[in-house]
Amino acid sequence: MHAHVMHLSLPALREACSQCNLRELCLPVGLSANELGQLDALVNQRRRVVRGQHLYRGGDAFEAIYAIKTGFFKTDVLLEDGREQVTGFQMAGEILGLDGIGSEKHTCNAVALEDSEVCVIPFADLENYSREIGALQHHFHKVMSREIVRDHGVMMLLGVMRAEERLAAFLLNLSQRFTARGYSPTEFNLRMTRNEIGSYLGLKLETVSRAFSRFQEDGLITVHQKHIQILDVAGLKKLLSERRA
Amino acid sequence: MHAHVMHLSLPALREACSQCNLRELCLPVGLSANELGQLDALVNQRRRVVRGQHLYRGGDAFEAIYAIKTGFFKTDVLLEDGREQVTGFQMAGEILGLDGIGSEKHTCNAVALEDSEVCVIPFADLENYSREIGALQHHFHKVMSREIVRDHGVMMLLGVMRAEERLAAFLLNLSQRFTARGYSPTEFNLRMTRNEIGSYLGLKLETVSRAFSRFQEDGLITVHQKHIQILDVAGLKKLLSERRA
DNA sequence: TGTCCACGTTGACGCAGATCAAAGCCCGAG
DNA sequence: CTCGGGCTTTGATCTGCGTCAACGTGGACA
Repeated sequence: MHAHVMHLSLPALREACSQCNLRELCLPVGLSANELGQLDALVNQRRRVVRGQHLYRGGDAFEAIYAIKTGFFKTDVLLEDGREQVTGFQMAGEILGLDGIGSEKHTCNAVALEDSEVCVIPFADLENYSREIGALQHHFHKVMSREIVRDHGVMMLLGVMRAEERLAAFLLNLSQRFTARGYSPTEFNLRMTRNEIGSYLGLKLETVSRAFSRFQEDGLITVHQKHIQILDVAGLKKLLSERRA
Repeated sequence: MHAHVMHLSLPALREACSQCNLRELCLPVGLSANELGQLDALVNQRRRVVRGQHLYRGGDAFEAIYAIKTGFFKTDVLLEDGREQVTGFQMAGEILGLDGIGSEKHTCNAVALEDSEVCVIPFADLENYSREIGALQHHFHKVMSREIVRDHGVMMLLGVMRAEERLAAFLLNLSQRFTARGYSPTEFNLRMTRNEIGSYLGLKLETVSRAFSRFQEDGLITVHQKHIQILDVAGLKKLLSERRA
């Protein structure tokens, strides 16, 4: 069917950045039409990753960052004793691999949670292009900075929130990101297991499951397996702002 | 005594990057002598921040990043209800303010924990210089990437470690950073309160205090107020690798 | 179409760390 | 030198979430 790595050199490639419907979410935000055309040359390779497969592993040599074209990923870090911390879930238009720049090795694992396709962005090339295209350079810096800010949000989750607050924040965050991609804000399928949600939120899977049940009892959401419908966005938000104890 | 903002335009500034004893830890790592000289022009402003004062606050317009010349800072994020998450402690040679690039506003607070001095690096200038100096561009990317990796480490702390593991990891991390700056790996003064340590580690101050006492009973460290002496580095490391339960 | 198995739910119970409370200590201001 | 307030320590008790256990469920595959 598909080769796992495709080299695309056709001049008018249908899915290059300039034609990509994710270009307003992804790396090329704010570039002129002319600059976008230059990006098409930078991002000229794709890679398919089937569900369960690694895009990269901790320790792999760092050579490129990846823009998700379709699909869904998790990133995680493992402790020697096997404990896992999921550091994030990534969806279309988001960038993977920034962790590898500092040490020239990837420092976490990236695993596809559904069959996915990514655009390969060789990092040396990106640095070269961004020396010429100021808007690209600046936007890349924004992407990295936002990753740092996102991480601070996760620290907040893990450091000070109670279990139900964490799950509410998680659902609202997913909802908002699906919305930005043109999907329903209130109805979606989770791509990850309860265990993975728990690892991300610093909770055990049983606690995640109980919190889902509680939200359902309280009429905030409906849950059927991985299908979630949010019935009361305001109610979820209130959970976050209401401090008890 | 000192103006809070000093403009330095003297040609042979004693403390510019090329003469700075932190240049191997800070932004200029890996630059040639020639390139270093160019940096002196970029980093031409200092700012003193007295203990307890903010370097910036969440919401402030983002204009510059800061390299710590002397002193010690914490960064934190506040929830509406007043809960605080300390996102990091920064010491000489480390960079503050990267959180602001993405939104053009700072997204956390940076507070001096002792009288400090920072080098002001106007961000637009940094981007301009790094278009000319590839090594600067690349090193700046590494700095940002390492911040992301550091944040993943904190998530690991908060997500999967028990209280004593967290404190051991914290002490070992401080020890290693002091070492890199030429200070003793085993003896140092904490600049932050038990409450601030707790906020960073996702623990209450009483738990931090008890863990210190426990380590002392076990002969791993001595504690006198803020003065810490590490007696058994290997013992602390063992706490981290030993999984129980 | 039945079987299997990873995933999910729910209940009972235990414990790490939070909370509440009371003292002690150190340092800076007067 | 004394006083006061912020920080720290320690003890007693409480509780949210983890742990352990049993059962339910739906999708993949033969």
